[in-house]
Amino acid sequence: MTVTHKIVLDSFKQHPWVVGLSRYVELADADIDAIRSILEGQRQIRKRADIVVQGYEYRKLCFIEAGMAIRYKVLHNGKRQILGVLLPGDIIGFPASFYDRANFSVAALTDMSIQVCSFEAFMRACCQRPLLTMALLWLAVQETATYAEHIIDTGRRTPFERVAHFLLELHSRLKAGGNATSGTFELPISQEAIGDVLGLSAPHVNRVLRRLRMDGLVTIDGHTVTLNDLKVLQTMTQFESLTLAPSPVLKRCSCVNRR
Amino acid sequence: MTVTHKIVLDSFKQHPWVVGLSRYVELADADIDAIRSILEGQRQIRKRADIVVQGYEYRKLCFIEAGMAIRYKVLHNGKRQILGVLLPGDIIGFPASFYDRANFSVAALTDMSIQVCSFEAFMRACCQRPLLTMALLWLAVQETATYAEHIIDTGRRTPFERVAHFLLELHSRLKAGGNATSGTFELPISQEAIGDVLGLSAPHVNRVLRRLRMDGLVTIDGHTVTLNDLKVLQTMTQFESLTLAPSPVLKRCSCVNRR
DNA sequence: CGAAATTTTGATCACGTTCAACTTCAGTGG
DNA sequence: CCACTGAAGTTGAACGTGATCAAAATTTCG
Repeated sequence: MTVTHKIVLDSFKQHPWVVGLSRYVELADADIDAIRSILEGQRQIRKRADIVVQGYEYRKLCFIEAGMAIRYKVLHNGKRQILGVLLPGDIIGFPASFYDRANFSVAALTDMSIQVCSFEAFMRACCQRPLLTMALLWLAVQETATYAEHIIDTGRRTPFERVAHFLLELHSRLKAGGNATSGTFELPISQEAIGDVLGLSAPHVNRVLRRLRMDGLVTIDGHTVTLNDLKVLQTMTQFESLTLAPSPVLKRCSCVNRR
Repeated sequence: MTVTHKIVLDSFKQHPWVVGLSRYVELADADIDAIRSILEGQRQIRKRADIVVQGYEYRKLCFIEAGMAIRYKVLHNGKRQILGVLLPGDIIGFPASFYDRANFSVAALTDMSIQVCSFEAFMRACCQRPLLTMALLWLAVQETATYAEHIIDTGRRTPFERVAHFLLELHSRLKAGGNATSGTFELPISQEAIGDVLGLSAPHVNRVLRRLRMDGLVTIDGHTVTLNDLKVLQTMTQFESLTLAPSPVLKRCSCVNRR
């Protein structure tokens, strides 16, 4: 490995995706380098730009470095359901790339910076470095758990609980990626969009947010949100952080950790 | 490989889990045998029995051979959200085994017959046969897509659409596993439970079902459901089968298909 | 500064929940 | 075989939540 190569690799190790993953799978340098080598380079995406469009083929994986996006679907009655907010460290193109045509759309919420690689190249890399498959599996497991909580939000939680739980989840994920200090984070998303995440109307989101503010539970200044009492919010919504507590079995599994 | 061994292996190849998976990942005999060899044997589960309990450690994977179960969570206001119905070919213990403690509970809806193996043994098998990791990844991808549709159900579809979409999904999954003929299938689940899947009250599920019956769209006789006009139901609910159309890239990917 | 997007507020109303009663059905034991 | 029991299905009436629609206030951005 040349000196320049080593520098490039070390810099990629700082990538939010690699950092986030390292909590669950102990990737070797060779694994990380395998991904780095298939990256097609950094891209800038403009706020509001479409990245994936439902119904069309999409064969890429984008590793988010900075900025936020939403994954959503538009129904034929015009309503929109946002499935999730994508943050630094998350992947765009999952699960779209696994299917013939993308089942959902993705659009940028803010200006973004991403690293792109082709899905095919990634799959080839997975064959050579099986730990990468395991890494992707971990992402999928997290996604599943997050979606499950989202189902509970829209299915059985009150609007008040929904909004609170939503804020807690974002805060938790942002903090895990170093994009939030204790309790405070940037939320560049309109109230209408929050409604589309949680199955509520925009006016009602507005009323719920006001109540959260008046109860002193959250403070909102522009797009900056502060959660004033995490404890209370967490017990109120039965929030459990999904970014923590991997099964100890995985930690012990030597083939996963060392290779 | 001895003759008896071959017979045992061939019989395991008929297992709904192996059959279902083969649509996406071309497992070699060695892969299938790797799983078969770590199975601890068949178990019978009684209707209504708890299999996984939220908050407790769970370190097993159960491959469903026959019967149905539900994955759910009970909130502290007493409400229950059912996250999904588990059918023959599905796995119990996912994603619970990946976490320190199970985030959700699983209970048998009917008498069941399952094959059990320890999570640790499965992970070890994944290290030796990386295609198994890919297989599990595929399951996770499907799960994600199914959950996403579920979010759309509870978030933005009308109760009428929800129930119709729910019936279509179950029918589609059962049919893929050979447990339903065209349009007709067994649904051993109470209306209250359907409500807990879709975020509705039991009385309202009842009314919606009646309307579906009166419109001639479905016929219900005991626990046997017949969907009379799949086309209409599908366009009405924007239903897309998730068990189909894997990305062509995966089909081409030689390392995935042959090993 | 002007235009567009977003937030905020209020009034009205429909939908679906809630609660309660009653019916039907399946399973069990006498 | 029937009586008994508990679960599940069915129905109705009343209520409340949150959607809808519309308009005004405010912010953002070109």
